[in-house]
Amino acid sequence: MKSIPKISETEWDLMKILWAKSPLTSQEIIEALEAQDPTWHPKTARTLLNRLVRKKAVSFQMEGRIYLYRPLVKQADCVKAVSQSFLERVFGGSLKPMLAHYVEHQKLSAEEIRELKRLLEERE
Amino acid sequence: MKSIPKISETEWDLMKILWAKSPLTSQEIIEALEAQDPTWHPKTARTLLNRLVRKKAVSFQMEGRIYLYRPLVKQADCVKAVSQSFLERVFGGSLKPMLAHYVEHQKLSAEEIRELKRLLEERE
DNA sequence: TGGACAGGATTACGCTGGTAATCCAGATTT
DNA sequence: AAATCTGGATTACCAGCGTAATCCTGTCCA
Repeated sequence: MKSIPKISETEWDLMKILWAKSPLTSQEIIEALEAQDPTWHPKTARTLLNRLVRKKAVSFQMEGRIYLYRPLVKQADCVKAVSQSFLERVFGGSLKPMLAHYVEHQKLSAEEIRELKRLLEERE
Repeated sequence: MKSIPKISETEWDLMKILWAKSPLTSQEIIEALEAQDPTWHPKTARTLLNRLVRKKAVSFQMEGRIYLYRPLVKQADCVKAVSQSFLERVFGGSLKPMLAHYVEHQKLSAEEIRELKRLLEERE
């Protein structure tokens, strides 16, 4: 399993766009970013795209004079990596305190709690 | 609520020591770190301690010629901050996919699953 | 008493990240 | 054709991080 490159916080925003739909042109990516946060600067987005390409998280292919970008790493793999390190660092690696924390601090509806329980039941 | 300073990954190691027990001398902190990972270099630990002091995550008080360090920020607050941003960034802010991910990827014993369910029941 | 040592302060240094601006070449507009 | 625009490439810049080494000063041992 090729080790997944480290995606920074801001780069995640970009990756999420590409994971949701790809390939996309830089223009489309930029629009998507601006849609969710108008303060995104196009130049910044391009820089990040480049960096993601350099760290092999994203590939591109020329389509005429413009590029089409697509993710090279799978979202599931990235999620797995950061989830693991997060759980480790913040909750000493054990799920129970983590779940305890979230159910305590996220205000959850009874319905949501039931859903979560159902989720666990499936695993039982 | 004073905004909590941003604690870096490595700094978390230090903070966890102090959260577990404080006040501690730098010597004690260094020993604790080396205990859990012998590659910790004392100088590095001191640097990090200083940085934590500078960013007001840790305070110290002179005890004779040495310092006693103690956390200035509460673990609960730090945990809350990073948990929030993690959930947001990686799972779009919703608990269910997150829990789904973890129960899928952490191999959990039936007992653990029961515990987690119990946890949810308490909240119901 | 002079040198070694301990503990804290200061300095170092290369890498990543956030945030852009500038440069350049082909496409488009006037 | 000259000027402009567009999209990508290159360059910029500073803060923070990981990782220490060096410096300074007071203390303790030989």
